[in-house]
Amino acid sequence: MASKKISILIADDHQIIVDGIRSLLEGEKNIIVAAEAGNGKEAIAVAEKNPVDIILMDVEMPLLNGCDATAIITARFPKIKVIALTTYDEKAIISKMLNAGASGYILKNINKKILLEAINTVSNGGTYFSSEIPIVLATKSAETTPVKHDSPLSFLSTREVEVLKHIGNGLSNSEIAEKLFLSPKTVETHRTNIMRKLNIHNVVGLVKYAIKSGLVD
Amino acid sequence: MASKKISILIADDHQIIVDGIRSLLEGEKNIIVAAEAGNGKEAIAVAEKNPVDIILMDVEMPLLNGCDATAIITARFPKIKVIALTTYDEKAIISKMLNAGASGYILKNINKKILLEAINTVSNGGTYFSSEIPIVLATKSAETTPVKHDSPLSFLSTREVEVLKHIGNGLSNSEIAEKLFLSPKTVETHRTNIMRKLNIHNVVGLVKYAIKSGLVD
DNA sequence: ATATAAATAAGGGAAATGCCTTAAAAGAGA
DNA sequence: TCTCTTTTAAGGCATTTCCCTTATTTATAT
Repeated sequence: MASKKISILIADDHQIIVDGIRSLLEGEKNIIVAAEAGNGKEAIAVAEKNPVDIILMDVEMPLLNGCDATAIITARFPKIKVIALTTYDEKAIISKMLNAGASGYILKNINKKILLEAINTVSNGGTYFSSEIPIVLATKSAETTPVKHDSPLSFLSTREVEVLKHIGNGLSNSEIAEKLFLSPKTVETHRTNIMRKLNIHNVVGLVKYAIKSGLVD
Repeated sequence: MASKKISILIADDHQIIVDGIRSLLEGEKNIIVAAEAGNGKEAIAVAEKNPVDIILMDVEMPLLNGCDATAIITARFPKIKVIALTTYDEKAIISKMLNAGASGYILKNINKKILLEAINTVSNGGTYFSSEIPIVLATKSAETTPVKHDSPLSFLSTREVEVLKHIGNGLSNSEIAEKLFLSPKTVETHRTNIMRKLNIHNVVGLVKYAIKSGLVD
């Protein structure tokens, strides 16, 4: 397993991120950064020519975003593993990435140890998720069957997640309403439902949940 | 000029950015990354102890943002040059940074060459601005208008920290009052003062501040 | 000694939250 | 088809936050 080098493609539109990751991996004997790409389209093109083992894929990229690129790549090259790489983002995107076939998800503000851990885990066929990502989401990809949630932790709908994100960003109900073109009363209903579902009874709890879920910060 | 090493402090809350820049500068003989800081407050503290030549200062940071930190540092340590480092190229922020006394401004997605150019230019008393930044703004800093800051920068008292901690734990004013044997009105006053001092206007901001400060969670 | 800051307390009012209710339209699934 | 979920919306009401003000006491610092 450690005999062959793990070849990696870094896809990120910020050169400094690419350079940063490259330098973090420079000393590693069993890892080689084989290629770079500045957007999703380029990532696909590079992956076609260069059969890398793992792609560190930024979610937000010009031309073609990381989600769509991941979907195309995992469909066309099942052997290539994709680790999503992003700053804090919404649950919708995380699950989108996982649904697109990503094998892992790490935040950009990671250290070398975590990065290596993620690469090695995924390289060995596993999945890796940043500790910030709630396990409930991770299980979704672990099981091939879509996880139905009859658990005490019932999940939030897309809209509710959206509202929660805005709450976590400090917006009031009326501000959220304006942003989403809704009635303030509707937003209030969503807020109430979110709290009921999560068994949270004030905005402090909501903010903390939003942060823990990677929805904000 | 090239005889003495240029010592640099990197202030950014994302470790990967710090590592990335550090690695970019690693090979340079006349540059040494002398220190790191994860937020504005830390940057000031580090600058006080360690008289660096240049600070690469992220704009968006917890506890104390790059603008305010720059204002304080350039006022207190006129010899230290600050280069703003950020992803945003918003006009308002740029001029704010320049008014705060920054000597340069570069975007995060730069390459090694530009970074070195910026550092050397600023080190020689010049100013450096990413080509993306319009020159009209640059001229504004050329005038050595004394930076005045009526900065909202008084920090919290012991009691205020205590109250903030309870707020971050989800307690209401009356609950905090009960716990601290105070009148709810007193707690409210503390809350108001905390918000005024930190320029925060809702509980969401308070919770985030409390978390970032390590007060809770 | 005297200004400054911290800690205490309160009045008053506008805005927002928290929690209950009902309800209609749209879509998905069994 | 019937049911369940989601999304939308609203009425009403108690509580809480947010922001302004003033004020006393105590400690600290110049």
